[in-house]
Amino acid sequence: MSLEDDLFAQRLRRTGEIEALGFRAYGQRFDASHTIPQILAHYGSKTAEELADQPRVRIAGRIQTVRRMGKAGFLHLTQSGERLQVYIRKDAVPEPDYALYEGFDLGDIVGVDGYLFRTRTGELSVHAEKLTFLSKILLAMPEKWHGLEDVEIRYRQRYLDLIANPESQKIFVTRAKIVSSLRRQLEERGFVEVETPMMQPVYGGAAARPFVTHHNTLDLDLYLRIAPELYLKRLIVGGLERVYEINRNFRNEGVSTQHNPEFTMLEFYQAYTDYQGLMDLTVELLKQTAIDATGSAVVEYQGTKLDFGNIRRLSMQEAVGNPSLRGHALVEAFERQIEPTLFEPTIIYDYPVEVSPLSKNKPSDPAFVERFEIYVAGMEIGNAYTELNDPKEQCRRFEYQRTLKAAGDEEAHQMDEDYLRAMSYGMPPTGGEGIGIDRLTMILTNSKSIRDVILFPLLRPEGEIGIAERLRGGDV
RNA sequence: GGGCGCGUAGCUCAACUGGCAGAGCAACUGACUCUUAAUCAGUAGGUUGAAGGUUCGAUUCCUUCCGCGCUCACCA
Repeated sequence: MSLEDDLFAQRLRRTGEIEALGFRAYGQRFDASHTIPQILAHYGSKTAEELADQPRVRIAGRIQTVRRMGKAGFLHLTQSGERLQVYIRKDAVPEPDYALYEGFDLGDIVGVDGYLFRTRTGELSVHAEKLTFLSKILLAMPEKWHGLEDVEIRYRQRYLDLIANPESQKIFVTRAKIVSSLRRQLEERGFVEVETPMMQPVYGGAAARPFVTHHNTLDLDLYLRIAPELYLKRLIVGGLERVYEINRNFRNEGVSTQHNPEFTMLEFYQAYTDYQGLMDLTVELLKQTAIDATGSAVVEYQGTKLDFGNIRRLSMQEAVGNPSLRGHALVEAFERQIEPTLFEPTIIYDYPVEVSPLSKNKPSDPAFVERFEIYVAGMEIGNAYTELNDPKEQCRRFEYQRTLKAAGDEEAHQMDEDYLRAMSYGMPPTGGEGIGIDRLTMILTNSKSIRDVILFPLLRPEGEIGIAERLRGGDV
């Protein structure tokens, strides 16, 4: 029997001991008076004298450390990455409560009733008067000092990462702030949040290979969307003049530190504007999002300061420094020579029409389209353009994509007649933009890999885990 | 998909050129009523990712496979 099995069996037995003491190994509702962060916020700066009236508290959390000293002891409870010490004396709690405490394992979830005081060394602590058992841990916690380093376990068992590494919790809290900041800013400007199909009979709006699935009753192959773009623009035709969606896209392509097969995109469309209007909006959105997420428009990423309050704007030809380059050659030169060097937040505008099947031509030079992308830390984090709203031109673009597809380009855009029909009812001049939420979160949380900002990134499934057998073993 | 690298106790890591697989934390037993990486004394814990090969002898060298990371290609 391995040590882990041994430990597991031992703790399964301990659930019986907990119940023999009159507690529940898996407890019930527990109404705390405060969360641990609340206690630290309200009482963290109070002196021992100010706590002389012994403020009563009722708290719950996971046991992070235990220090036993015969007939008394200390433990730390954690909640939301913050911790509070509890002091337990044999003569200050009921007898069964002390026996319960003696059997605590690191990682158990417990409740404590008591009063606040400061220890001799000055640490704010709860003097326990009553304990409640809430949930028994059966497996071993990661090491308390080094935390959990193994990236594979961190991604596969994210809950362990969140328990052991408070920085990881912070990343996902920041991610939530980024999303809510963008929602708030868009709603302040009159944008309406919508949801469009994830399963689409025709995929479009980006150049990528899709995932395919099947609906049984309709006997219909469907694609998981690679982008919501064409549906959002149908809504613009319908008169929802400012719409946005924050949701998942699925692309059946490589996995890397910057790519996950499912990823989150903000797309928004605004009627009667163009890409210049979107550039101004983008600059405002990104600056405010950086402030809301990190407290500052200047963000440090991998040792370099990035100023979201000062976003450069360069045309692609200016960036490459060669006004004679056009078409695919220009894009290749840009992607090879310039893109990796764009560390400071930068807007690159005016793309060749060949790589932009849904963007509107520049009136002054139809070989280019009114399109820009946002680059930060060498990564593309956004893509925007004045939407092509001429159905005849759109039809020609689809035909061109069809020839690319026939020539073997798997990612060429599909012909979408339903979309052409919608556009034929008249689409107002419109600007549209997509921002990659995962990559933006990487930048604003100083994360090197996209897997660090996605709670459950895609990994190959692991083999047999064997926990069911061990849990059955506890019944014998 | 290609290249490079990694996989040792539950966790964090050692093990020189191929020569007895180790430490800290966690666990178990005992002592301890203000500790905080508690301390002190003791105990237990290993199919070295898997399978095969070379060798007197393999964690170490070779082959295949599995998983993960980095990177190139593709892509956002």
